Amino acid sequence: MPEPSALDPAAQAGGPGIEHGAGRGRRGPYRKSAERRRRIVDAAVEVFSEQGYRGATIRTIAARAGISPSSLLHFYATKNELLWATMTHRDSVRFTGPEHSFPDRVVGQAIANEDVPHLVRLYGVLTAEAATQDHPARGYFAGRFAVLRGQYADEFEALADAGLLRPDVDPAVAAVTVVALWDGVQLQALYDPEVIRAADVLRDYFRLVLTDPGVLATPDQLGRWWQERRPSGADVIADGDTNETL
Amino acid sequence: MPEPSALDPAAQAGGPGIEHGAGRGRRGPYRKSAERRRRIVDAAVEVFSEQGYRGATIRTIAARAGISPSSLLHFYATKNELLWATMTHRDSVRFTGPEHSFPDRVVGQAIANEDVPHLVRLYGVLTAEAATQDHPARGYFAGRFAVLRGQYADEFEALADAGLLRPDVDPAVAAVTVVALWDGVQLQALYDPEVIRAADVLRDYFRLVLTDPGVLATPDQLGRWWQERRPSGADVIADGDTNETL
DNA sequence: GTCTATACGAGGATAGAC
DNA sequence: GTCTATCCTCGTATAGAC
Repeated sequence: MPEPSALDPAAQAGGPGIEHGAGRGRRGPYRKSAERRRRIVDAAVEVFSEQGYRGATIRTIAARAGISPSSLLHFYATKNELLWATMTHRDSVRFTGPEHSFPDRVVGQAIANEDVPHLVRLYGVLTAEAATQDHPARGYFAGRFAVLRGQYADEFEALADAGLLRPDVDPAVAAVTVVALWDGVQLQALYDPEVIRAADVLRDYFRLVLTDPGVLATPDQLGRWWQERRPSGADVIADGDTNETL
Repeated sequence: MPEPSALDPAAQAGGPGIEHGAGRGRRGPYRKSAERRRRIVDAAVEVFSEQGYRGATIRTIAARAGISPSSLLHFYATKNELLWATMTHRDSVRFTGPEHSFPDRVVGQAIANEDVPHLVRLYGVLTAEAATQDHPARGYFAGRFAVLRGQYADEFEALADAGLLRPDVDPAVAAVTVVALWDGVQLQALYDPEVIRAADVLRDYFRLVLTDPGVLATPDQLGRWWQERRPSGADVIADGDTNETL
C-alpha cells in the first residue's frame, strides 16, 4: 500500500454538498456535528482496517463511536458513503520535499507511514479486499495502481537519464517492482507486524538498482529529517460526499 | 501468492473421515457423489476467487454448480468446510526438479502457475482477504507466510555459501522480498491481468542479487521445460474434512 | 440532532418430503 | 441423494418520537 496520502485527485473535488467547516473553530450548530463525524470516521478507520469493508458492520462502527446505528446513518447515509469518507479522511502524512531524490522520498514515505499504522492497515486491507468483483472501492484502487505505476516509471526514467540507474534495469519493470514490493511487504506485515520493515526492504531494492548506492540516505537520516518536519496534529475530516468513482 | 501448491502439511493429513475414493475409478455408490463434489469445488473455486470468502454465498456457488443450496450442504455441511475443501483441492501444479536451481524453480513455478489462473486468483484473493480479523483462513495463511519465508531464507543462505549471492545481500531480507514481490505482483494482476508478468518481475530481481546472472535460465527455457513435464489432467479432489487450523 | 422501534432483505443452516 | 419450504440471525435502512 504505497503512500496512503496519494489519493485520487477527483476525490478532493468534493461534491456540491454542505460545507461543514470541521476544525475551523466554528461555534455554530455544526461544531458538535463535526465532532460526531470525526468520532465516526475514527471508529470506521479502526473497524474497516480490522475487518475489511465486507466484514465490518454499521452496528460495530456505531458502537465503537459510542452512538446508535441510526445516528451514524444520520451523518453518513449509507455504508458506502462512510467508506468513502473514511478513505478521503486525511490525517495521512506526506513525506515530500525537493531536497530528496525519488528513492529517498519512497523510503521516507515508508518511514513516515510508521506514524499512522492504522491508515497503513486500512489501505492494505482495502487494497486487497477491493480486488474482488463488485467491491465498491475496486475502481478506485485500480486507478490508483495505474497512476502509481506511471509516476514511478517516470521517476525511474529520469534516474536512467541522469545515469543513476543501472543500465540493465527496465524502468517499467522497476516501477511495477517497487509498487509490488511495497504492497507485498505490508501484506506480510498484516499477518506478522513485528517481523517486517517496509522501509528496509524498499531501500534494499533501490540499493540494487542504482549505479551508486552511496547516494541513498540511510533510514536513520530520513527518520531524523521526518521527526523535525512532521506536521502537527492538525487533522481534517473531509466531507462524506460520495463520488462516481466509488 | 507464491506456489499455490505448497499447502500446509497438516492439511494433507485428512481427518478420520470417510474415504470417498474420488478419481479411483470406483463404480460404487460413491462415484456419483465424487463427481458432485468435484462440480461443487470447481464452482467454489470460481466464486471464492471472484468474490472472496465473505462476498461469496452458498446460493451463488450452488447455482453455479447446477444444484440447490441444500444439496450443496449435503456434501459440505458449512461454508467453512467448503472453503477448506476448496483450498486443499489440488489440481495445482508443482514446478520442481533437482536439476533446477532455487531461482529457476521460483521463476518456473510462476510460469507453471500461468496454467492455473483460477487457482492463482483464488489464493491471491484469499491471502489478502484473510488478513482481516476473524477470517477462517487467517491462521492458515499466517503459517504459510512464515514457512515460506523460512524456506526461502534457507535457500538464499545456500546460495550465499556457494558464492552465488552478492555478498551485500542479506538472505533474510531477500526471502521477505521474493515473497512480497510475488504476492504484490499478483495483487496488481488481479486489477490489471494483462499488464503484469510475475515470472519476469521475479527473474529480474534474481538477476540483481546473483553474482552471475548468467546462471539463470530464461523464462522461455523454463516454459519449454514445463511444457514437456507438465502433468496430465489428472485432477484429484481432497476430502472436505475440516481441520483445526481453519 | 439523537434516539427507539421496526421494516425489509439476504445469508447460513435445518427439517422433512420424495 | 436431492429437493422445497422454512427458521433464524444479522445487516442496512427508514419512520417517527423526543
